[in-house]
Parts: sequence; C-alpha cells; structure tokens
Amino acid sequence: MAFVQNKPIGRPRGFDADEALDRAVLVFWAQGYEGASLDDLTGAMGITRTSMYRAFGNKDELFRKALTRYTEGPASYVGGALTQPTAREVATAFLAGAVGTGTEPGTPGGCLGVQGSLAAGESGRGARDLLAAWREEGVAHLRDRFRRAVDEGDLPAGSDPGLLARYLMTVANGIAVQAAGGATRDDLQQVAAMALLTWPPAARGR
Amino acid sequence: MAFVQNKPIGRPRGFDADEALDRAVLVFWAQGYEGASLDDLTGAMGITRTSMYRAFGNKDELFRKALTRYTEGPASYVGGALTQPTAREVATAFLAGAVGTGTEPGTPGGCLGVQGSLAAGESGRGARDLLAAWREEGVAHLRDRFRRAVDEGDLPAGSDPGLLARYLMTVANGIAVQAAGGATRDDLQQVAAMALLTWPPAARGR
DNA sequence: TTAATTCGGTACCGATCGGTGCCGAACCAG
DNA sequence: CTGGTTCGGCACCGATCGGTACCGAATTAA
Repeated sequence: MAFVQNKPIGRPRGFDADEALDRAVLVFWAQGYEGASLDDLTGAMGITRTSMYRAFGNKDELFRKALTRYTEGPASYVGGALTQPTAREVATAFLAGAVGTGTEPGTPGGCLGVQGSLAAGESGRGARDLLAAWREEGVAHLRDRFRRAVDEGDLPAGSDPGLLARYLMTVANGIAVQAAGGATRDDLQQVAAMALLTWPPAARGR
Repeated sequence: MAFVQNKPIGRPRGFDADEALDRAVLVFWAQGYEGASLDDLTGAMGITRTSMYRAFGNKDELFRKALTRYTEGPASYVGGALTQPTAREVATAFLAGAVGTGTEPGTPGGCLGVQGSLAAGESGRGARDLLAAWREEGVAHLRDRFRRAVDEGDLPAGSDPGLLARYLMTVANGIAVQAAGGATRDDLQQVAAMALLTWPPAARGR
C-alpha cells in the first residue's frame, strides 16, 4: 500500500485483513498447504482471489503470514511456556499447551506446524521446509531456555539441554499427530504427564 | 485378471507389480498422498498410467496397497516388536524401529503412516482417514500386548495398557515428525532412550 | 488359424490448479 | 471538478490434476 503523510491513498480495503488471515489459518490447519485450494481459502476468508493476491501476495506468502499469525495466536503457549520460572514448569506448560491447542474444540485437531506440510510434492516444498525450520526454531528456544536453567542450577549440571529440548518437541509433535487423528484431550494429557515423569529433578532442591 | 485352470489368459504383464509397488511406496512416503501425482508415481514405477490403472485400480487403491506393502516392509518392525518376550523389550524395539526406519539412509525421512496424509483437502480425506485408522490399529496392538504383559506379571498390576500403548505411539509419531524434518538418528535414539526411562519396572523382577 | 482375453501406449477427457488482465468503483490530494 | 491510486469482481490464462477411450501387440485355448 502506498502512503502519503502516513495516510493511505486510494480506495480503502473492504475487509479486515487480520480477520481474513485468521480464517486462512483454520483452512491451512485443517487441510494443509497443498490440500488448501485458493477457492477453499478465499471462500473461508470471505474475499475474492483478487483481493487475496492484493493483500497477501500469493499462496506462499499467505501461508507464511498464516504461520506467523498461528504462532502469535493458537501457538502462543510456546512463548508462554518459555517464560515459566523453572525448567520443569517450562516443560509442563509446553506439553500442556500442545495438548490444549491440539484438542481445542472449534479448531482443527493437531498443530499447523506439523500437519501444515510434512511431505509434499514440488509445489509444497517451500511450505514443508518453512515448517521444518519453524519446529527447529522451537527446539532452539527450548534448548536456550534449558541452558539457562543449567546455569541457574535449576537443572542438574550433567543435563543435556539440547536433548531435553528435542525430547519435548518430539513428544509435542507426537501429541499433534495423535490429536489430528482424533485422540481425546484426556488421553493426551495422560501421555504428557507420563512423558514428564523422566524430567530431571531440580539440582538445588527447587 | 481372469484365469483358466489356475493359469492367466491374455497378454502377460510386462513389469513386476511388487517392484513397482515398492517404488510407489517411496513416492507416497516422500511426497504424501496429495503431493504425489500420477505422473510422479508412474514415472517412478516405470510404467504408464494405463498399466497402473489396470494393475492397481486407481490412486486410492494404489495408496492402500502401498500402505500394506509399507507395513510388511519398512514398518515390519512393529510386528517384530510385538513378539518380544517382555513389555520393556516390546517398547524398546518399537521405538528403536521407529528411529531406524525413520532415519534410514536411502529412504524418505519419517513414516509413511504419519506424513502420508495428516491434513488434506477434499481429495485426500480417504487417505487421511486410512492412516489415522492405521495408527489406531498400531495402538490397539500394543495395548493388547501390554494387557497380556499385565496378566503375565510382566507389568505391574496397576499399569494402564492403553496409556502405555498411546504413549509409545505418540513418541513414535513425534520421532517420525522429527525425522521428516531432518533430525539425526543419534538425536532420535537419545530421545527414544529418554522416553523409555519412565517405563514401569517388571512386576515380578523380570 | 481363429476367438477370446489382457497388456501397454497414445491421445484425450472435464475439472481444478495457482495466478492474472482488465475495468468500473471508491477513495485521496489538489 | 480532475488526476492519481487502490480495491474488488469477472473472466480468463496455461498447466496440471485424476481418469479413460481406443487400438495394436501379445498371449492362451480351441
């Protein structure tokens, strides 16, 4: 959009871009990148193809923006978990969030970052790689947080922050697959609790 | 195919159907149901569209047969794990198999049963539901095996076979997602080992 | 040989894919 | 008002989708 003195010129947009993006998130979440056609997307967003292209660029960019919106919305539990005071609470909140968002009524089961695109043909490679990087970024954030926990004595000195991070992400991804397949929230909460039984005790009795 | 006195009549097939199916498995595994086009499939199988339709029916049936072949081939570790003498060995073999097959060089990373179709548009619903059922079947087999383990005193009397089964499948699915994203075999072996730390001790000191 | 059957290749089907050209409508600055 | 800009709707693009009609080639039974 072009601006003159911080004010947009030309005909104003006839729809709320954020609201439309939220609808797109749900479609990508439920049907994956390749499985979501432009007709599916624009139909759910309530706008025409032309409006979508003007506002979001193309399907790839729409997916990127949808993933960002998903990260700030349904997947905000990740950022929330990272701010917990202890490593154990980080881990507990992370898995609880994965179960909660993955089995939230009214939204697709599972996680957009997993089922959005795991395997894809030529046209979906970009989305697939984007999501793989997204998951790795999550692992990196957890790992950094657990490094700090080791430094603070919140985790035993011998702990492997990278392993703990990948372990949690692996369980969370498995929870997403299970949720996409229809596993119940109760079942997955029990699974999450079981996965946390191995969590190392606090080093300094915290 | 029509037969007369146990012998096929008409022109004989010019390719090995099992070999072609193996190639199709690799394509579905790497690209998913919707991401694998008929040109991709027949190109890899080395046959024409017509031959594929004649030998396998259509894309859906080809996928079904590919899944069966995958179950008997790369995923045969599941059946192998179920025959282990103790519940702990079942669990260990199951996760080791998930890591091994998911990170086997020369084959796509991850698991066909997971990435073949987690989320899909209209045309991929059949494949998605088929795979969800396939995974649930795996859970059921594990659960039955662990029920027996409880009966045999191989697991503590208070154990929940259903929870143990879903826990293992969840971790295995997470391993598949991680492998599809490029996680290394070493990393995932450590994750699998960590997941097994929670495994209940044998009830009668086995 | 003749009849019956299946195989495999070509060429095609209608439908859908992601993406775009065009043009009137709606807004701004002057 | 005029000129400039963006928006949104329609119609359309070439490419690809899964699937098939047709026909000669290859085989068996008789």
